[in-house]
Amino acid sequence: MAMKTTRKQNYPEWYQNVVSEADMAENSVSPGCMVMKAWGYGLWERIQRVLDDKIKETGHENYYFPMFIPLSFFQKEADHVDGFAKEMAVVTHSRLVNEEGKLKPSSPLEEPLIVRPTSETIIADSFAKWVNSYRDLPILLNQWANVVRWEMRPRLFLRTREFLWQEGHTVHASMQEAEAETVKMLEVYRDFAENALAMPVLVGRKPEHEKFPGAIDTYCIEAMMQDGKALQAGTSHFLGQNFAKSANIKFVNQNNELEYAYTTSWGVSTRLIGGTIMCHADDDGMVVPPHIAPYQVVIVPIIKKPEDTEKVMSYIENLQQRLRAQTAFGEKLRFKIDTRDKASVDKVWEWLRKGAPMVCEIGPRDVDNSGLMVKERIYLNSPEGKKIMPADEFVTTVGRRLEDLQKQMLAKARSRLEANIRTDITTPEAFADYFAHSNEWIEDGKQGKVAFVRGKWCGDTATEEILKAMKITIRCIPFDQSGTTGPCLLTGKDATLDVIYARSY
RNA sequence: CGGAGUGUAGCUCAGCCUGGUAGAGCGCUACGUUCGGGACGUAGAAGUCGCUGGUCCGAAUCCAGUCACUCCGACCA
Repeated sequence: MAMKTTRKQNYPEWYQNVVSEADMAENSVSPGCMVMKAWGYGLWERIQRVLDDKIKETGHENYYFPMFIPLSFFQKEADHVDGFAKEMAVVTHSRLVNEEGKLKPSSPLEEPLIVRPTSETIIADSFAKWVNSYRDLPILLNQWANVVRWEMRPRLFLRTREFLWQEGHTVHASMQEAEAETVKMLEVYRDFAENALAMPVLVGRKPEHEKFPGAIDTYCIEAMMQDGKALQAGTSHFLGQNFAKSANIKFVNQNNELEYAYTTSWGVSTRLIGGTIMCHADDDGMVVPPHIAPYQVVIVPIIKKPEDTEKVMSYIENLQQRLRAQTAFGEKLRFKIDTRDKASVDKVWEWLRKGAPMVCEIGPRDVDNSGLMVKERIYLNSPEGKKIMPADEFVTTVGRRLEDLQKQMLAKARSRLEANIRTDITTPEAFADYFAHSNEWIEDGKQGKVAFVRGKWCGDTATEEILKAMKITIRCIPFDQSGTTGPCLLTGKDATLDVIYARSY
């Protein structure tokens, strides 16, 4: 066990340990913000690369909008959208003056600027300018950006004041087309979470009280963490004509009539990294899915005597040439040779704690045998996790092996998800009993811990209070509905909607 | 924004009650032995004890004020 705290002992503390031991990020001196370090930011770069390709494949183009949004833009929306979040960074001054050695804000702005918490309003304003005719539609854009929400209880990757994300914004001529777009992008997220992050998710619609304010419908992907809590990993909103009306996005349709357009928005953030950690990491540290690993293979030279240096390094150099030609997941293999002046055992364990999918050790013995030793992260504690093999075999199989390891990670996470959705709870009493316990680590292969319940919900607004008191949320209304009728798990009234109940991050 | 707690070496912390030369472990540096499942020995560098003021011959330690951070709640597009 490399972690000071195991998942079983204290799950939240274990999470913090993984982030710091894997050297992914640390708290910044700037409160509530984080410094993403090479290994953590490298994951984000991989997420960006893979997802950006998919966003472009589906016809979107990247734009960039300002980080500062005039207060009046939020005013427009606040007039008709209730429950608007108030935690925002507000820029009120434009310079600093030195008053007796103390710097003080000066020159108040005529209109305060809000540091974007999300960009619907400012993008809608541009849409209004750009859209005149049905021939201008649709506009399909995306932006990679930082956003700020003044969170009071930050946690690395899961909730920080500043975070990085991607926000797609589209505008369409018809409701059907906008709705289709919303669902299409949700599917892109589902596919990405499962295939790139090896994180299986449930897809569905948010209940009324969990919707994005201003949306007609909010759809989401929900993942299950190893403590049975849910993590909203991505959202996609059908905004109807709400934003079009407040920003005045109108166009002339094919019948020569003036009409409000239909908009959507959808996003995922650096929170996905927190999800990946809580989905895959173990008591030895991080476990990175090979598809998004900044380095899929790390080679650590084992040199005991200085006179072996040249022998080992030229062997590795030769291997490097051959690895450069290899591919995994349809991309060039990403590998690193760790030549730092440190004890090789320490280097090996450092990379295993970081979750590099494969770590190769190469010493004089391997040179003599034309071989190498490879350790696979997900099998760290089993005998088959350490293999001595011919270098030829390694080079020719590494790509396929990484793809295979990725599949195994997904399969493991999927079986945990499926085994921990209770569907046999049908009364409010049984439901209350189930959630009477707090969440804890779902040990691999075990069942019966607190996680998700799939059951009936009557939809009454009064149920919001019951959920709040129980600290439980409705994660989503899954797309696949049974259509049966039964007692609501909160009120006991007749209900037909199937929903997913869980505690959440 | 409520409730509690903590600020001492890069990190984790002891010392404070009962005032008297600034401590430990880890990390770091050098040398040697090591190196393939997480090393060891020897030597060394490193701190305005959060900040300001007060009491005192003397303050990390006592008193007052102040700032910051952490945890638990509330909040969370």
